[in-house]
Amino acid sequence: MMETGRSLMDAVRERCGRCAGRSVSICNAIDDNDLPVLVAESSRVTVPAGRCFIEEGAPAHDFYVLTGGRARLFSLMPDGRRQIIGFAELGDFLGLASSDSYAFTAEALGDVNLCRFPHSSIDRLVERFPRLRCRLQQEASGELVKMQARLMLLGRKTARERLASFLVEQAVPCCAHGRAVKDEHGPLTLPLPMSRTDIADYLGLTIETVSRTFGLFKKEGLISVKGASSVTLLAPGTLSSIANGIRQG
Amino acid sequence: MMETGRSLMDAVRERCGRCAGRSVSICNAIDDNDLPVLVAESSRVTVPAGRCFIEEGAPAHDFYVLTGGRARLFSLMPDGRRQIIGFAELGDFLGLASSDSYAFTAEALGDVNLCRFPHSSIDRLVERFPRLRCRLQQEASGELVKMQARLMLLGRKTARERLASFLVEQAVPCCAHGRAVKDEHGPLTLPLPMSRTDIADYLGLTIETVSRTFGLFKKEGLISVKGASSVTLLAPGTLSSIANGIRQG
DNA sequence: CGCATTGTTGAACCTGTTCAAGCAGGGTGG
DNA sequence: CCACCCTGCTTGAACAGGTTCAACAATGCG
Repeated sequence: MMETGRSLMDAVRERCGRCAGRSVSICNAIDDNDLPVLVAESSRVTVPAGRCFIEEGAPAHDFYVLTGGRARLFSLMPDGRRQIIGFAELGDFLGLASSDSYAFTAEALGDVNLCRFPHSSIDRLVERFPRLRCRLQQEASGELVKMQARLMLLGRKTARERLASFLVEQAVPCCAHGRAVKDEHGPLTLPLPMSRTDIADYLGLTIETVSRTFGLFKKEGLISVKGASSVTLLAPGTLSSIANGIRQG
Repeated sequence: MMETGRSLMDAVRERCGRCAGRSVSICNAIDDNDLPVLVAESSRVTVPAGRCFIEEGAPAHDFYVLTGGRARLFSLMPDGRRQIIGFAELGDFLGLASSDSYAFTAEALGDVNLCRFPHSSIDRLVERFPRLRCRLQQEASGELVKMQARLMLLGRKTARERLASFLVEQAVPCCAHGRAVKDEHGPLTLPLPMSRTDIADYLGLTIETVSRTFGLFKKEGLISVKGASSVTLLAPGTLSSIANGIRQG
């Protein structure tokens, strides 16, 4: 049972390390010796690869913290068109938006570990740990900013710009989590646990366009690809320029 | 000075009326006899049509409540491409996302009235009115849900679906605010204070496509247009079906 | 009324899609 | 161990929705 609390704290710590400086106070939202309270309120969930643990439209009873693995969040149109809202990772909060029903489906990319909190317990927790409220707010706030950037991406960016944006976006947390091989402005290798279809549905493109654009980047010496689930950014700076529409090729 | 507090409360009341039931408790976040506190912390701002009152990238000192008029929120790419994030209206909260700098520019559509709160005062207010925190959270939460719908719109919907979505979206608050002429599932007239360019930049299209799609809807008897800034939805149900991808034409 | 601005319409064009075929990798079974 | 197949990825060619460019109409304002 102690495991539950531990893994949540680990997630929070990891997350704090990632956004250096700013989030330090967030760590203090919950003190280590308060962990038993957390443990009492939450339950640990393990979800096998490919399984959905949140379903769009279902009544939103619970709130999750992702403590291991990654998940895709998406919604569907009646004819099957899919838009991926985001990829959740270590430390991410799911089901924040406290509406009556979930606004998206969440599906495990690989095996996923979660801490589940009933919505009812949130109020108790927040009362017990007032700083948690700030944390939740900050989380929502950060999510909003990201969303705004994604509106620009989907509404106005070209395929090249979208894929470049995606790659640099993936690079940031990877660096912080130590998943990527970093080399100070030099090449930077990162895993892509999601399929081409996922990337396409995330970027509002088709798999073919994603594949072709990968091909172009490769030919231009901006990236190199190993086995479709690992990319090396050979020129992160250039990619970043492309992502922001500063440079086009 | 009392005006400031009054207008904010009016905005909050209006807003509550709009989302019947659910938001009643939000009204109670601030009691009428607590208004002087609010007044002390806020300042009233009037912005003439076309003027920016929040600038993307500028340090985010303040937080606003829109108490009159409407505004467009957008961000720009270096080459001038514009994505409209949303249209703010009566009761909307701006600058919620508490990052160091604003993530978007806000520009008055017509003349706009605002209540401005320095970020520093928020903490004081929240301490004084604990329910305000819930309100802020709910606001952010609702914004997130809307954003997710907009990702689907920009990433996967066709031009027809986008414009239909836009029209039904505009219809909802218009009904509640009494700006629209409603007739129970019948025709529904609403003003469009924004230009075609705004609509295009909101929907990730061009003015030409917007114009043409308006033309199609008109020809199909779904809407009728008076002077480009007023539309009547002749078949709201059909438009809603189109918006959700259930029906295509 | 005349000018400027905004919106509409038409035609050529292009980016990204669709459809279709080929390829690579990885696991299975003979 | 290798042929086989299955799935996911890549590549090619035709297509189409939406853009771009350009001309024209409508609106609105001095």
